[in-house]
Amino acid sequence: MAVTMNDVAKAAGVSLKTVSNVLNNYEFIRPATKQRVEDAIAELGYEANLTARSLRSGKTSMLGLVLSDLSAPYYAELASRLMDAATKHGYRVLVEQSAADSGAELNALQGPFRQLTDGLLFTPLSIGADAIAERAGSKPLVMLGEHIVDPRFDLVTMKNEEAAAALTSHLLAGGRRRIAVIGATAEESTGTAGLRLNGYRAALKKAGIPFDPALIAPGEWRRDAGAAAVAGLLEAGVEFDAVFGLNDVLALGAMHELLIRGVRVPQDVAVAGFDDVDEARFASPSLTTVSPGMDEIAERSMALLLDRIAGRETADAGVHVEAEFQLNIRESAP
Amino acid sequence: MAVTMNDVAKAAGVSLKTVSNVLNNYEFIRPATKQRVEDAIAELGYEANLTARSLRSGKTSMLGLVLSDLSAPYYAELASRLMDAATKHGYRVLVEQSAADSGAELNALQGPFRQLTDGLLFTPLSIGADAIAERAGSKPLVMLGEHIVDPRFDLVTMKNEEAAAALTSHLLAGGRRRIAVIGATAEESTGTAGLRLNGYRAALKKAGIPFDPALIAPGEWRRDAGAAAVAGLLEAGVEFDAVFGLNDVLALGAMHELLIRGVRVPQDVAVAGFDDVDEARFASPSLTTVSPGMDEIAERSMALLLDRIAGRETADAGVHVEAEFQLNIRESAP
DNA sequence: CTGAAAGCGCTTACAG
DNA sequence: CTGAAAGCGCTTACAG
Repeated sequence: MAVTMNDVAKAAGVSLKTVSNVLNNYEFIRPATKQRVEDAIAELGYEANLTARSLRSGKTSMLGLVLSDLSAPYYAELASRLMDAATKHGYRVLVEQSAADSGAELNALQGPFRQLTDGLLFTPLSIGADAIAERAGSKPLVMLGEHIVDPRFDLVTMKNEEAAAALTSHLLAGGRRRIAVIGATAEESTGTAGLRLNGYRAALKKAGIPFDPALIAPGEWRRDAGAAAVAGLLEAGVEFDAVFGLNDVLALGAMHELLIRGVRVPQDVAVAGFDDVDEARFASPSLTTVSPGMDEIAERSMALLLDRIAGRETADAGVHVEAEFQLNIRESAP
Repeated sequence: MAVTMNDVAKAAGVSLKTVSNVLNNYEFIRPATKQRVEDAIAELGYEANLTARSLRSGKTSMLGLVLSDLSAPYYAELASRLMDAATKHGYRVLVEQSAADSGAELNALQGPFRQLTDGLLFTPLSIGADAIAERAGSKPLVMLGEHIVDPRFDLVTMKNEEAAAALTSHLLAGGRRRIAVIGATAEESTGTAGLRLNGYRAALKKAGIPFDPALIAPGEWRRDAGAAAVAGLLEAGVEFDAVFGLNDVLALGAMHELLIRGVRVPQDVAVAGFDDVDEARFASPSLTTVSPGMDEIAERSMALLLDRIAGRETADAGVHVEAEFQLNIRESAP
């Protein structure tokens, strides 16, 4: 059997409550008593039972993170930072992969996963604001990304439209006129893909260039889908002089397919992405992309969630934060 | 207040025990009783309190995964698969990033992290077998990787030496004679780096080519370090016609640096890696690498851990599993 | 400053 | 097949 608080109390010759006081840093405790308790703890090698503490206090010291797929570099990098941040504040993070499946997203919101955590960082991809509001419960919930922009929820996101517009303008300034977009359908205008596409359209409009739906190719946000989308455009005979992958892996997959087919990057076709994952910098050619402010996103979302949990943030309406972005011009689209 | 088992018992007109029996799929229960309890559960929207269950049963339904850094593609991909596998068996996985720090590794082994989990999948990088044995406690513990090969512990790993030898032989067969290795020191012979280096040396020996320590460049296993290591070799005037990055990101960083400096890959210098992360297939040129059998590793390690937890695996000595590898010959070293 | 007691919501022998 | 009771190891009013 493990050592319990009771054992410590006996060894130190005090009551249970006193041990608890010492453990919880209660102020008004006689130094000598405190010392005796600490000695007993050290001697017995006592470690608090977190489950018991959690049952009694209702706090778990765990935070939930819901995202579609941890093996996607953007999410992997984000999760890694969030975990480091959580550790600094005495929390652990429990990750749930939704695979962008609505059932999985709903489950993460109310099932055991929610119960096990004091608050949630949630990247919704399939379910809507009302479905979330219905099940949100009372525990703090901070949205990540831009599928749900709703005054009811806290939200930490990036400047998708502005950044996509800036990137598109950069491609236009480089003389590109037929910029293919990979990772969206021509009709999309909400969610991450939609917002980035809006930015693209806005930049075209500003430059007086008509929007051509033939240039927009859908695809899951993975490398193989990026490659397949470019292959599709090429085989359909669509002409283009640039490719904007709505995220980096899409752009990287597209670039690979172009190079394999003997299309020169950037001479024949410029390629740009979005995310600035580490891989972008080391691709050949290195990838021009948007750095969406991941550090700021990780930091702000964690701070906001912890503030909600601790009751330091009390705004009734959702707090909305937008991280600053930056354009990283590299070889693939100079 | 949340709905408790007591509420369900009252609503169904049965005792607590009966509700518990239904929840735990106890066999001998009258169908009518079972139905009544299930109706009450559905009507009240009852959800078991996992913390209470855990306090009483001593089981947490969580598994621990300790690795150095979740943002490294190999670990991100592995973690993603392990989580999916765990979910299938009703477990969640709690990840701890050790940053290869011995203090963090020791903490993961016995602190709160251990307490919160029913078993551990552990990639030790800094601490030794004795330190682990001392603190291992009684909960199941499966080692991942090859830092610790010890009869006391269960281990699931890959054929590092064989695979590295096969890859090196492939480079030699392609006419390469001065193969630089990145990610180890010339003296290493244990741990992942050491084993892969051993394989390299064995292949050289077999081909009658002397080992040249000048060709071995150390570096953290990251892209930037791979690039820096190659830059270092080049600037030191070391001649080489191939680079073996001891993992993919190292190789990819190295390849990027070569290309930037106008060295052609594979014409002037062939490049090969180890891991076969998704990125390898889509690099330009695509990366020749070892596929170490990640699917098998994820599957076998999860199965072994769950078998230990459930008591299905009872071997006193550690069970050792080695996944099969495969060579993926691509453009960077045809 | 410190003690004795209740209770968080389950599971599990122990009876019947 | 089902009930009444104890207890997992904490925290937290309530007294003093």
